[in-house]
Amino acid sequence: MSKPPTPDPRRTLTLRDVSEASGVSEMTVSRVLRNRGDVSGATRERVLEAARSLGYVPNKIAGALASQRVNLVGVIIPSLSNMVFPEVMTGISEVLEDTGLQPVVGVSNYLHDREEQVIYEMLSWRPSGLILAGVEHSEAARAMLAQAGIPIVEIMDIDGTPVDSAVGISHRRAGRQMAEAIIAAGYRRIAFLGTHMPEQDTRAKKRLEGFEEALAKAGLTLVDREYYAGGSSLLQGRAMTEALLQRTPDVDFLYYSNDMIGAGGLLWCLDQGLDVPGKIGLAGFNGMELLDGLPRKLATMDACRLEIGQKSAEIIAGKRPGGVIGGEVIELTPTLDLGDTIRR
Amino acid sequence: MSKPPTPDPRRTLTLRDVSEASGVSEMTVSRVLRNRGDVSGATRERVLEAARSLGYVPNKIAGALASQRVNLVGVIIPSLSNMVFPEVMTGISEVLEDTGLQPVVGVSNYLHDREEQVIYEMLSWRPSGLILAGVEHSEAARAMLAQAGIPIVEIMDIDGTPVDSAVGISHRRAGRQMAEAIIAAGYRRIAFLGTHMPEQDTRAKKRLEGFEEALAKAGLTLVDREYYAGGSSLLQGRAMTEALLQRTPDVDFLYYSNDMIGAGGLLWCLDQGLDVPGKIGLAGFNGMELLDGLPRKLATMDACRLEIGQKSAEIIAGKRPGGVIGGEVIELTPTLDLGDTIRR
DNA sequence: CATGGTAATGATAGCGCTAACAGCGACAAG
DNA sequence: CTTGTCGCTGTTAGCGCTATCATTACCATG
Repeated sequence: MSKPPTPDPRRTLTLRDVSEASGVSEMTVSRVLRNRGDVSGATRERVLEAARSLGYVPNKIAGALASQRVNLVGVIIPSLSNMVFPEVMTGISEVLEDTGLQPVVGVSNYLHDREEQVIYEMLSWRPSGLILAGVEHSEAARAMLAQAGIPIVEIMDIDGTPVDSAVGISHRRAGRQMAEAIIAAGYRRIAFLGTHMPEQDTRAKKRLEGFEEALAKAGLTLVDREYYAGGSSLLQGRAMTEALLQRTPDVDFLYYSNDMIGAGGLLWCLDQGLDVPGKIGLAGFNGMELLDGLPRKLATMDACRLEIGQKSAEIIAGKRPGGVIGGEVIELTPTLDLGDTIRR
Repeated sequence: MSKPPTPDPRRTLTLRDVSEASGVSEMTVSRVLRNRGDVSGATRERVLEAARSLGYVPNKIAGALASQRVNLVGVIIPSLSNMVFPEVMTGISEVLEDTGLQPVVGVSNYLHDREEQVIYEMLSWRPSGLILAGVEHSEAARAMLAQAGIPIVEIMDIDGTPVDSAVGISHRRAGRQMAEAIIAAGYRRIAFLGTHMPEQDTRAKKRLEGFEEALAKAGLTLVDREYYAGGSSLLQGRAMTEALLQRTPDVDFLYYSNDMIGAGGLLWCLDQGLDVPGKIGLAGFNGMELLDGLPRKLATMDACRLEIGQKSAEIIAGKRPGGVIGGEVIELTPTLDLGDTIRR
């Protein structure tokens, strides 16, 4: 059996194939394909033509191994369905767009163990940087991150000690600020409604802490709380609100851990014909534009999501003014929006 | 200057470091770390201990190059903020979970050029499979996909010729079905409101085509249309609806290209005190649970998003019953939900 | 014409890992 | 005692690229 003339059309192509097809060395092909080094116009054309007609796609695995450079940036977030992270991703992509870097997303599902795995997995691809949500991580995760020798940016939250850099807001302060606004508006019998995962969604927990802190300072405490597990939805918000108001009819303010359940609560209150914001006020968190068309605008605080994405990507891409190298902590200031659900 | 005894603590570790630390060959370390081949319990322990204490993270780049195996599955979607794709991703992750495969997301922003780039980028990492939205791609993209030699699954839409496998619904039929339901309910003066990107969001376009087809069969045509560009939001839906009803006050049905703008329209209609669904009916598309808590439930059709994710991942993972190898087309059947906005 | 610079190309040696096979001791079967 | 088998470990040879350092041809300069 003789070797076939066409050496197996289904084998994936390598530089060598292109080099043979264009009559130059592999090195020259490599240079052309990466736009690096001097290559004459004629040769460049010939190589490009050969590559195109063969349908050659470079093997970045080999390239990365040889050059010790990987154009990937790992991004680890707790959830995709959250509606918070898409906007962060937008900010990241925007900035990375023209740097040659590519974001790669991993999802931790709010589980620290899972996060640790994802970090390990990501680091094993030797990315150029890592962006991850939150400053709380398992011991082992922190160790890996510290050892990795690449820029690490922890985002969303700055209440804690980052491994390297951090970009976010102080959720504790955000909670405090909201409480102050509510108290200033004259509400006194205040209740909280939110996720029942204090271990996992640390940021919601911190907001609540800040919130209660400010209440305490005014001599107040929460008159009731309602927790839930699972995803946030309008329906969930309605149900919780109904349950809480049934149990404690005389509350005059409902503080929600996020806008989605807050909006559900708002719709329920309006259905019931309650006087919002006169008799009862409501507030959420996140500034979700998506909900802007509701009959009444829910009071909220935006979390600077787009900006967080942008700044974190800038740090990874080494675009920060002043050429700072690492260990930067950027605190952003969320804006409070009283909407139509806190009286003025 | 003599070589320092500690060979530079900041250099990233390799198998060799672990092998030296544990007194066995690199090969044995490799075997332990991958749980492959026979290694005695004692040796295994020693190696794991050494790897852990050094904080060694394997280099998958080198591993992948050597083994010609990459445990990544590329997933290319048009947008993250769409709320459609997170659910697809959930289905994919679910199935891939225990296969050792990892999804990697790329975003094309509804642009064919961009998609082509992303495909190229993805293929250059030699993933084990590729899942991408839609069956319409640039010529070059189709060529690359066909050449890649890996399973390709085109999802969401099956109205077209897939490169390899496909999982989705027929949007044309979905549009038709909705039109039939609307006509059956007695509505006659029907208008369409949707995205103004017929070239990009082909699926919305196909639904509209099917919709108009069914109208035509009943001797009807759309009495008006309203297009918009940019993201979908409640506010957008409100504005469009107002504009359309101002221009054509006597329509009796509003067909929206997605639930988000449909919900906005619904809210506007309710604000205006219009008789829904008596005098005017509404319908959207997508079955977004997220909106379930609105005062009235919008008529819609779900797009089987979770199932699409699952099935596509099963194809990539080779989990399809019967051991089918490729070229499978799975058509799912969306369910019509009349909600509270089509009279019965 | 020697000299040196520059532009274009090629040869060589890995990058860090794994496939494939080879080696070796121990022990069972013939 | 030979032969085979099994369990464990090591050796060798790349995977497909790129960094680095030649090498060549060509031109300008004194």
